[in-house]
Amino acid sequence: MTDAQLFDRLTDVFRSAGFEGASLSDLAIATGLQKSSLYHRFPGGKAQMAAEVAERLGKRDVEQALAPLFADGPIEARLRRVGRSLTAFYEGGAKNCLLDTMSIGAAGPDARRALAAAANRWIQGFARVAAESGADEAEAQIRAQDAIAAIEGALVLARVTKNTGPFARAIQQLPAVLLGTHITPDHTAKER
Amino acid sequence: MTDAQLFDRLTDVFRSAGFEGASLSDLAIATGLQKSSLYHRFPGGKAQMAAEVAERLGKRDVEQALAPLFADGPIEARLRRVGRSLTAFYEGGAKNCLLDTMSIGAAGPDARRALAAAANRWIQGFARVAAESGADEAEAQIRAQDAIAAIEGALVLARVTKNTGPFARAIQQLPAVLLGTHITPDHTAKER
DNA sequence: GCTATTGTACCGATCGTTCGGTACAATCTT
DNA sequence: AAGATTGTACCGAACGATCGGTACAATAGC
Repeated sequence: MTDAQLFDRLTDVFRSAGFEGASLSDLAIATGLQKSSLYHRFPGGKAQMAAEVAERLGKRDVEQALAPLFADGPIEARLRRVGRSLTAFYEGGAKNCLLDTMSIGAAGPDARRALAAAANRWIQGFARVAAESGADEAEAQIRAQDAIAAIEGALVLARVTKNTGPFARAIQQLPAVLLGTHITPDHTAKER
Repeated sequence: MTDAQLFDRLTDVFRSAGFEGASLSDLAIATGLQKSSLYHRFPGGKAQMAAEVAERLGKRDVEQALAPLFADGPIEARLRRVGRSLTAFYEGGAKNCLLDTMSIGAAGPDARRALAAAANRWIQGFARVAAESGADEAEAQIRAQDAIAAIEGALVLARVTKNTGPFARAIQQLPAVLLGTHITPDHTAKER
């Protein structure tokens, strides 16, 4: 069991069940390791697992998802590529976001810090491209936050109502929101 | 202990801890009742408590929050009033949404159904006013979903980053989103 | 006195955690 | 090179605590 696989499995459990919903038995089954083996790799127990999973979210997953932002090409094309990588990451809106599920309840302070750091990294990545497109710093922050809120909220709605439409639209509107060209979109036309 | 108070306390625990994070001890302490008393009122146990709390969310809280929608006056004024009632309900973005926290993990099927029903009621309320303003039915549904997603996502962001700014903006932009007059808003100007 | 409600004591199951121990490859000693 | 030692990864079995839930006697209000 490589580290990458191990973290992938742990992440899956945490993101679908939340911190309190993810029992050590669940985590053990998902990873194929015994509980005691998990304690060998994470002496700090479940809290450390959650914290390290959240850290990886901020340091690896966010970076990977936002990678297209800092490549070459026109801004719109880069943002559309980010939209595709986010769609893959969330499986079209069917999967939860760790920022959401792991921030509820009794997650430890380390995990909370790591989650906040991950969110801020995401915000800063989006803000950078918004600023690149001409927005001043404050406006760039706002556009970035609102774009992420639209995605997170769409994921909540998808989980509750089993409708991934809002998520698809949030991704589709991502370039417009960040670039500030967000006029009322004619959704109906786009969907047919 | 009146029924209203009882439900208020239960709701508080569920919405801040989620379904799995809310233990019977927590619920007993929050309500001031013993477990046996809780089981007297909810023979179905925790699952029934969650289901009835979610039901009340859909049948009472949503109705109450959206009440200004169907009063007299210009649409914009009514939507601003809804914004104020939502701000009160979420305490400016500092409190979680039951739709979010209770839909994670092992909440029972009754609770899930009730949550979905509550979300749909909220959507239909918003869609009705969007349709009233001239949008066709499909467009009204979309605007309603996106407006709610913006709010839910802002609540997630607030919980993770301790920044309620996105929530305030989601409420402020609510009329424009529903009425379809959502041109790129100059946030910075509004904030100063 | 009768019924509705509460308090006390408990249940089995599972929670997160710890411990003793095994397998085995890497490192050191001579 | 051979044997002893260390380090790493993992496992099975248990720990005390708490989980959600139940049985029943005490109490309350009518």
